[in-house]
Amino acid sequence: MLKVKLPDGSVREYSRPVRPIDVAEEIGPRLAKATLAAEVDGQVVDSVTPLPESGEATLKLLTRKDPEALRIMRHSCAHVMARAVMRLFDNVQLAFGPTIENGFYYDFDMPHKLSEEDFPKIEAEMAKIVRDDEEFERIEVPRDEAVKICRDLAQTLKVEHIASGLADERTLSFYRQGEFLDLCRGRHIPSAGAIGAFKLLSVAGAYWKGDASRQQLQRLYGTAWFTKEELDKYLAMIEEAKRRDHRVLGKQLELFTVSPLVGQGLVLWLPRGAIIRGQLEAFVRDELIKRGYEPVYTPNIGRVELYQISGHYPYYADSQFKPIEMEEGERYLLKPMNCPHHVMIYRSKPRSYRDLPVRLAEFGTVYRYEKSGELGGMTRVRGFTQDDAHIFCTEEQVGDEFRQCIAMAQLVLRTLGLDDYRVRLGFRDPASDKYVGKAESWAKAEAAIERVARDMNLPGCTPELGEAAFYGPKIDFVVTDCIGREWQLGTVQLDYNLPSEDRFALEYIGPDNKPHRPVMIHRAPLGSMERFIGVLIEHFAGAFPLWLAPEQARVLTVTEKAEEYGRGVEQNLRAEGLRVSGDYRAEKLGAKIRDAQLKLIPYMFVVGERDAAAGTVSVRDRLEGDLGAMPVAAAIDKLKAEVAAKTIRQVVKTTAGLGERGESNEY
RNA sequence: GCUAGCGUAGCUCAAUCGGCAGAGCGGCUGAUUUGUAAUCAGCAGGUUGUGGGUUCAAGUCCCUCCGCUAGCUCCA
Repeated sequence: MLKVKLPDGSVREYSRPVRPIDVAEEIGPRLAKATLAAEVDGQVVDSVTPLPESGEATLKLLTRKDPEALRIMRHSCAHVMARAVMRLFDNVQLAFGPTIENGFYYDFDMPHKLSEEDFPKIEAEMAKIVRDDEEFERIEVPRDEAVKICRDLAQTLKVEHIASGLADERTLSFYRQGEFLDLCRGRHIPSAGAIGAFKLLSVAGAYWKGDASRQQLQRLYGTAWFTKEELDKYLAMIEEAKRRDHRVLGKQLELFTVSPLVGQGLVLWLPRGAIIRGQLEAFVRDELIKRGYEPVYTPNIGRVELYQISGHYPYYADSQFKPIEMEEGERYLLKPMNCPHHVMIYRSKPRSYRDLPVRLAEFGTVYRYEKSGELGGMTRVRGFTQDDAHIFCTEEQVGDEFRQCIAMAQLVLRTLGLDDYRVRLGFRDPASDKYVGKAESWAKAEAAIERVARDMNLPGCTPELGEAAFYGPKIDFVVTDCIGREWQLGTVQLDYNLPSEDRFALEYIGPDNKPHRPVMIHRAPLGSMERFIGVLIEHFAGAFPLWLAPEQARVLTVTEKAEEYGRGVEQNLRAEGLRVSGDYRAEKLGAKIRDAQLKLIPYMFVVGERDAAAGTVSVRDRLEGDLGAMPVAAAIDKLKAEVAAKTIRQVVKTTAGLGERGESNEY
């Protein structure tokens, strides 16, 4: 006897073997038709997976209204795509085909080089498969037999995966759809007909099992939705997101440029972009002073020996610009990090426990030779400036200092309306040898970080192994760009290693008149100015809040008769510290307004003969439109108040969500 | 670095099968004097990313290099 509890609270009893689809059928044929999968006691299963024979089970039938059903359908669509590819091309080896945030992909190893030209015929074949509406049939077999099946199908990647990735599984499952049989954990929709609308998006290379030393596969990306309308809406959203890409807006709004002649990944800040950066730097600098940091300046190069001590060289040699070779074997490195220089400032004199914490801050420009394929826009570059600082403190001060660093990073993000971030705890991967320092130091540091994260209630941060810096664990603030990629912005890192005996052997004299070892904290609330502002451009879709806007206001004259008055107003505003320009062209007002609106200028000061006579300006708000005439002084006060408050009036929250935050690989 | 795609005026893009390199915006000049999202006219602007090849003829086809884009790998 089985008791089945449904979400509405009703209970059904069965004395015969029963599947979710049978329960649905009993409730109504329409529901049965709509049922794509089921959730039994919180576990997602196929609609035809038998329920337990006795006891109690809570059952939820999943239809296209449930997000989980959408993910399952997309995975089924990945199978349909793989089936189509195998029909169209010879010698196709299947690898992995999981769902991702808004779609799916499948990796293939095959002789034919896929390109976008192949998409229409693959899509046509997929449409045929969907139209045929064949069932997905689950088959479970012992692992020996699974190996045999994959061998018989000449699917060598699957054979390898059973031996390595699935070494612990006793039975393995396959899904069959017509002639297509694929090793797969599932789940799947009952039949292909439920796939409403799909589209192939791109093809790219991907290494088998993420290992760059192994063969490169061809990865086909697609998206699928239950209806054509949803698909179209999604595609429109991607288009919209591309329009606010910081590379597009950076060009349009003249914020930055990159010249191949200067070098790949080396950002040239144009005057308008430089204003934004300058304002942000001033904001951060003020905060640092309030928090007891001391500004320092250090050079852009340092001797290789310095980085040998720190461990950066030769460990990161292949992502550094090659050393500059001087006579007599002297070699200099463009600095890849600021910490060794700051360490040398700490070491420039004996330190007492009374001096600690020592907090050394610098907008330090560093250079890293990122591989060419990784560069892009402002988010991944070869030269960038960190809002860097290093804190040298006692063991006892670590907790407080670390907390304050996180609080400052949070303040900065909050001030900019960037509340859509996730916090990542980067711990070391014990299996890797890329870290320096003793296991005890690491354990101590990781425990300290975890404690702070818990105390501060940081949202959703579970430790991620392998995400640590080579010298210590860290907390990163991670945001998503307009096309769904994640970027690390702010970071706070705890370091027991650079101060250690093996590295820089830092000391301070304690109250006991004996030398002690300080602890180091590396921190940068913005991270890199380049990346941060790249993300910020997309966050505001180019429409910066007044305090950051390169051009805060523009004086627009109605006719040339008001030019003299207009120029006076412009001077007035400039004298009050506002960033202002004037449009005195012999254009109609409407045209001047349009130009200013398109340049995303927050305020327009319209002046005509009426204003000249009354000593007013007619203020036009970029968002609200015409606010009417007001005395010039009142307008200035209004803007100054908004600047002082750092008011955020408009941000963009959506991303196109092409990101990887989906399921783990279905096999 | 790897796989795929792309590179035409300052910007966005067009150019049929290999057959005289074009448009809009922007810029400059002139006319117009206009009160809340585009006034009209004229002019200038190009070694089609680079170097080579095929051809009577190359923006278009082939090769090299440079750069950009997506993804993979990496990211102190």
